[in-house]
Amino acid sequence: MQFELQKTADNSRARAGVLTTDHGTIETPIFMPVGTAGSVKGIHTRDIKEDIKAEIILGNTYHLYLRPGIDVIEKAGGLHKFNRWDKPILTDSGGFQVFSLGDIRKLSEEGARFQSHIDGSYHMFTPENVMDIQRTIGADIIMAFDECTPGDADYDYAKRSLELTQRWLERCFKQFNSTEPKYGYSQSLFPIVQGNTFTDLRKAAVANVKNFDADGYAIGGLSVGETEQEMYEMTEVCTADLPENKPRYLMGVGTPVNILEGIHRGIDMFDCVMPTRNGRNGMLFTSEGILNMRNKKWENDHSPIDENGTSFVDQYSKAYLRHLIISNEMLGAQIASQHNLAFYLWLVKTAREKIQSGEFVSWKNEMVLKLKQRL
RNA sequence: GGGAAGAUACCGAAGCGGUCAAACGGGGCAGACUGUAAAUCUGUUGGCUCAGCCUUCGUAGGUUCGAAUCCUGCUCUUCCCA
Repeated sequence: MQFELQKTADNSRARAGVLTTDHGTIETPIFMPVGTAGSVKGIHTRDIKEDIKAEIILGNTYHLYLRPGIDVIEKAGGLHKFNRWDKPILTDSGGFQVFSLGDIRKLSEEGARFQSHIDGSYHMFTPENVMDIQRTIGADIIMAFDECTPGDADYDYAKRSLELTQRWLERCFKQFNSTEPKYGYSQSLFPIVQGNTFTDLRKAAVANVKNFDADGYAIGGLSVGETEQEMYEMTEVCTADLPENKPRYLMGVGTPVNILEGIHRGIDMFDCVMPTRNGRNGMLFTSEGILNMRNKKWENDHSPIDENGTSFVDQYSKAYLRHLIISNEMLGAQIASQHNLAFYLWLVKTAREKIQSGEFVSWKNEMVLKLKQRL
């Protein structure tokens, strides 16, 4: 994997670059639709590629391991063949599930013992087997196995957790470096910077991950309950010290505003369930602001859901989409998800253009005001 | 024509003398959702000059300190027998 930094904005850390993988190139900054269980919920890969114009999608180790099971993915020839997506894939390691599963998991030095949310059966994730599983899933970018602490964790817990994540990281790289890709294309392992909302821990975490010559670096443990201000501050702390010539991935973020502010602070890659989950639940993100499609005011509004939208679904009327969502029709969730993803991809693509043309900061400031509006 | 059961808020449906402006479900309205245990969850749903008051359980009367709950007439609905 190679990363070429093409342009850095004036008065901003925003960057435009190109990430090259064996499954094609990714122009950064980029948003990556989340396809947890091997599917971006409700959207065909054809539309993800041709309509939404996504360049990379996510999968999740935890979910795919539990169902359908890694043996099934291996027999399919890897996730790309299984779900018919021939562009890059990134898999999350399951670290976030270890965090969000709460009381049905137990951490130890060895790893995380947890119960399946599907059938209650017991399983163990270790840095080693998580690397092996991600080798088998066959993602182009695989993530280190980490512990994600909640936003309100105290300093002592955050510090102890970070130290565990760092010991796990060494084991991740050791296992990763002693194994080979299974399907003939290369894979890259991204370490994850933890440290919660504590500047010194974040700085130490960045220094630690730089010991490994990784193809890219992720920032985790944000957007998990801390304030937006804290999230931005920690992002800045991290990007200040991360290598310039490698992509930075801010995990799980965020709202359209969060993404622009993240780009402004030097982030190149984002993923978030928000466009799909909130879309399914009736919320639309547009360049003019946020719409709750369930609201009565759209009942007889026959204008397109997004005049400026880039997706073909944007030509459906607000009244029709409201009807579908109120009626709990599958198509409503699909249209809303597809619109939101296309909007997110438009947003990062436009940010990239503005970085290259030198207009990023003023454009960003203008957009942020509009994006926050409730229509 | 005879008999039986029933009429409760937007709809369905509990309640069968006081703790009932009335359970519960649906529908309506609004909110939440950030490396997806989420096509999910939460709030609200008679009116008002809102820690109180007013109107409401088919309708008109009655019994009672007190009635959605008991009694009588009427209206309507469903079922059974002719």
